Amino acid sequence: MKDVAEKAGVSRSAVSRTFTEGASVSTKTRSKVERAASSLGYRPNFLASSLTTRRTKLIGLVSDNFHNPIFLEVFDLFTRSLQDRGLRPLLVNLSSSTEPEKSAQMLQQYSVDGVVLASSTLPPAFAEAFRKSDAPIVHSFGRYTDAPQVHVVGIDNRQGGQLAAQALLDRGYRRIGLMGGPKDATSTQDRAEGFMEVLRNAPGVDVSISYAEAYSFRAGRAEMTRLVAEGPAEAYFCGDDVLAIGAMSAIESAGLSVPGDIGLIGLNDMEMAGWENINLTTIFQPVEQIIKTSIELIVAMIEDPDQAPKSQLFQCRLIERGTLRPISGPGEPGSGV
Amino acid sequence: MKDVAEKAGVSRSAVSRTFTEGASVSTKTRSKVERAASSLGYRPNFLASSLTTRRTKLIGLVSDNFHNPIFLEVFDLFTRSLQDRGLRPLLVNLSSSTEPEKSAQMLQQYSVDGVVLASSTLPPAFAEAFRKSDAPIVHSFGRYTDAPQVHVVGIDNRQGGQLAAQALLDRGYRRIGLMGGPKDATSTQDRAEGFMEVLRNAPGVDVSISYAEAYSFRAGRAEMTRLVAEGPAEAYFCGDDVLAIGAMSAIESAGLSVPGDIGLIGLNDMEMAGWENINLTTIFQPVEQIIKTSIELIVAMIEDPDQAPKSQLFQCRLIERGTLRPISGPGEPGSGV
DNA sequence: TTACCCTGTGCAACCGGTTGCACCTGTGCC
DNA sequence: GGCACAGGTGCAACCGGTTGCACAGGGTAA
Repeated sequence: MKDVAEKAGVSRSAVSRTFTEGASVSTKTRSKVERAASSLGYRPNFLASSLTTRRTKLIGLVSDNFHNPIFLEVFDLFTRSLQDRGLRPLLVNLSSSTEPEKSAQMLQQYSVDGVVLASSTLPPAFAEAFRKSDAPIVHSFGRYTDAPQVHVVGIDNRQGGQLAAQALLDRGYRRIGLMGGPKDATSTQDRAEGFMEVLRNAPGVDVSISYAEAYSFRAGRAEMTRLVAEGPAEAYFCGDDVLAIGAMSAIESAGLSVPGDIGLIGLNDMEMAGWENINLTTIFQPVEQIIKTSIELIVAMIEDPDQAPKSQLFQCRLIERGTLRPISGPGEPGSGV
Repeated sequence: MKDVAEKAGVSRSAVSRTFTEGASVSTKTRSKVERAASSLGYRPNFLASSLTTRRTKLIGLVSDNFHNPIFLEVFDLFTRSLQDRGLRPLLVNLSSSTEPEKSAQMLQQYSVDGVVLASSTLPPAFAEAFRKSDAPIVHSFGRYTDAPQVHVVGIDNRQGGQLAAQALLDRGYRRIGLMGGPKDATSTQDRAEGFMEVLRNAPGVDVSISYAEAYSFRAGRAEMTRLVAEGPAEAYFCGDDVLAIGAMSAIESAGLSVPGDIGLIGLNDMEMAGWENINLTTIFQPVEQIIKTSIELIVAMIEDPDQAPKSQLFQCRLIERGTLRPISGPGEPGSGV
């Protein structure tokens, strides 16, 4: 910077101002500086400037699920949207052995402008630890609460569960199973709640419940293998697409067919669910919207940090493909909720 | 920091030294500082210290393929390994519209300690642009060259192609197709070369070649749909697992079966290839080793930046699953290369 | 002409740290 | 008792920028 200033015959302030949007510089000075800068290959250092401006344009992107293919889509969307706004994602991969405070501290030490928690399985301790670091924070795919500690952007998991239940009822299934994700994930709990809410009041319906150990293919397959051995229900709502695909694989391995012997419905509508050889009927989760909203929220909080945390929920909708039998009788699909 | 120094009754230097590994501080001072720091919740700011130390512990992780599920595994491994070494990945999502120089400059402005280019489809202009920024840079999954511009860590794509060709020969296929990835990707070219090398000299073998437009399900399916309509070969080597899965889906949609009517072999051995309802025979790519090596290389270059760039290639091996017919006659599998 | 305002510029302090150097103190040795 | 030496500490400069403030210079209104 000093070199540029000397070469252009101006002060360092002038150089700084040419590269600062909205600063007052004459066109003459500006062009002198720009010429000098480009001949010297100079670009201002973000990190140095962040010291005084208190903006690093760094956003912590925290997740704990690198095994669910949906997260590749999530990362893609997040990174692209952030980049479009001149922000940069600092990726944090949480594992069960990570200490919440440590990660939060670490992001603080990098003085990130904000943090996005992208997970529906995050133990509450994490949200808590991150909340204490004073950076703006948004919990994407998190759980709705009336009085959230941090901003939450996600789907209405209960409504998603209801939709799934109704879809199964509409198609005449009566012995129905819930194969949830990890029992302690809030998303699992809420989906289960909505699901049960509809079925509890449905006449002549028999519901069973079980949980897979993770949102992963292996967990789904393992759980469904067990269920098939025990005598399965007619159809299952799987707490997530990747679970459903695992379940599908277990069913086929047992010599049964989907939806011939057992119907399946997932949740997420990840790209793979639409692959013709999977063709999974599922509940669509508006990932794109959630991410867009999350980022807008973070950006808004960077401007004005003192917004009261609130929950923002999006509605799901049914995507009909080939893993449930078609509606036979009368009754509009999805009308019941 | 000043507050901590005052509270502990020492100079700022002393505070700095307590948090700097290897600096000389007496136990007494250290404990005074630590007490003051923890009562004030103080942690040193990485970015500020990076100004003088010239180490940000930030590593640019650059990729352009967020649609191939293998990259979720890649990101998982990269982030975990980096974190284990106290480094942080700054994620950059390249798209076709990204200007190479812009991204390189950007990473320079964040003064990253190093850059990992994780892609096998990167246009040469990118490697070039990044090379000019003086940060250590490793191209993972890149192409082998005798005189590489940057360090390359990847697989021996030619050997991978050879292995695939031999596997097909061993199983008695004679009308054989190559369905490559994007034609201009170096990985595609090298795999094709190795593949053809083996088949050119094989007696009585008929080879056809075509290319999918991207390493993606959709591209694989589209290309195979075309091939099936035109009259397909007996078996195909698909340039990548996700292509193979797309191809599989096209074949099944056409009412044909794998491996009954058409055999398929992929490359990568991504997690999904092992799913029982996919069960793809494929060429294993040692992703874990590549990533481990890449990171070790970056770390070594941070210590000593003046290492001559070299290529480091790992060998592939065949993973036999269910998408090729079994070996009928004599002849050891994989023996031919 | 004088008074006033406005734009553009440089000075110098500051952001939150690190570090070379000088200095002080205590110890061990002759 | 004198001296060399080493470990520990603080001062002050520096890393690469930003910014409040004072001020110069030119234009405009009175």
